[in-house]
Amino acid sequence: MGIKNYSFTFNPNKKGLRKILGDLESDIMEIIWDNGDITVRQVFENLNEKRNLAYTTVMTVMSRLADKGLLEKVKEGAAFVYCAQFSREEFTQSTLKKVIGELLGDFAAPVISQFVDSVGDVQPDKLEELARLIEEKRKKKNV
Amino acid sequence: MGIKNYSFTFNPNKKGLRKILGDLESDIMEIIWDNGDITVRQVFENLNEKRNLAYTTVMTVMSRLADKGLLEKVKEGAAFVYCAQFSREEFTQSTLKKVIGELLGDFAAPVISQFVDSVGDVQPDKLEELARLIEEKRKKKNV
DNA sequence: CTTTTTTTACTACAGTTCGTAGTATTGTAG
DNA sequence: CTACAATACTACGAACTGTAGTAAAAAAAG
Repeated sequence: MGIKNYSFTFNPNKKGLRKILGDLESDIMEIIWDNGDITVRQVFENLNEKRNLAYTTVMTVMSRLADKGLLEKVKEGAAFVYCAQFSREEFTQSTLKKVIGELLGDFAAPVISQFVDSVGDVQPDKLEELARLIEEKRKKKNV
Repeated sequence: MGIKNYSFTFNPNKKGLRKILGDLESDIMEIIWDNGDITVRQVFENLNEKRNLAYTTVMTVMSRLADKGLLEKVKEGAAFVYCAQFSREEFTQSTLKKVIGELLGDFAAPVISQFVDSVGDVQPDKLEELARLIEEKRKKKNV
């Protein structure tokens, strides 16, 4: 259950979280991750420091995030309190795991060579760490 | 411009090419990559060995692929001949480059560790090759 | 050169996802 | 009980994709 079943689409043309969630969805998740459990009203007020959205817009998107399993609604007095089901890190990590696993499953050889290439070109200082991680993994796996 | 400007979305829940193109779009690109330059009629007949689509459906999708820059239309007598603008390998490789580059740009550290993890778990025999590629790259980059 | 067939161009519609929001109902508080 | 707040439900537009019809243009056939 939970994040395992969350089906998403990955948009390389957006930045960070927005690669995975919509723009408004991302803004809302960021607010929740920064502030913890929260009501629609609070998110609404936070968002409206910069933009101008209807209260119901925020509510709709938060409901959808709950439908997707990223938030949970807990009735508390008048309103619902929404709680993140995964930390930002859990969410990022499990998304990456899915993307990378799928990539390797379908395109193993080209992914591996492209990966080394990209690390070398984009983050050359990370090559050393990469080599270290591989050695570690090889010891663990005995290969 | 070509493939550099092709904006796509990546769906981890589909297999292979279908991660990047729609199902029918993928079928059509596969046919073109297997057979070379081709008319709508020929693709239509090829597809209809298994399914039952309208001629215009095939035409619409091929036109869209041309709009996206994956095919080029060349008038030849009565009909257009459609030519792939990129080989399957070029297309795969440049898509992977985009996805991996973006992933590294936005989530460098977790991507690197997840990558090693996934290779180790999904294709442990590839760890050695990975290590070799990294050494090569490090030499080239002197890091 | 006219009729028939092929091909194309254009338009359309449904399903999905997301941003956006209105209306009506329910629930809380005074 | 009444007024305000929160929710549920519905809706709609814009993309994207699968699907296809209709009309116009072009070619082939007679």
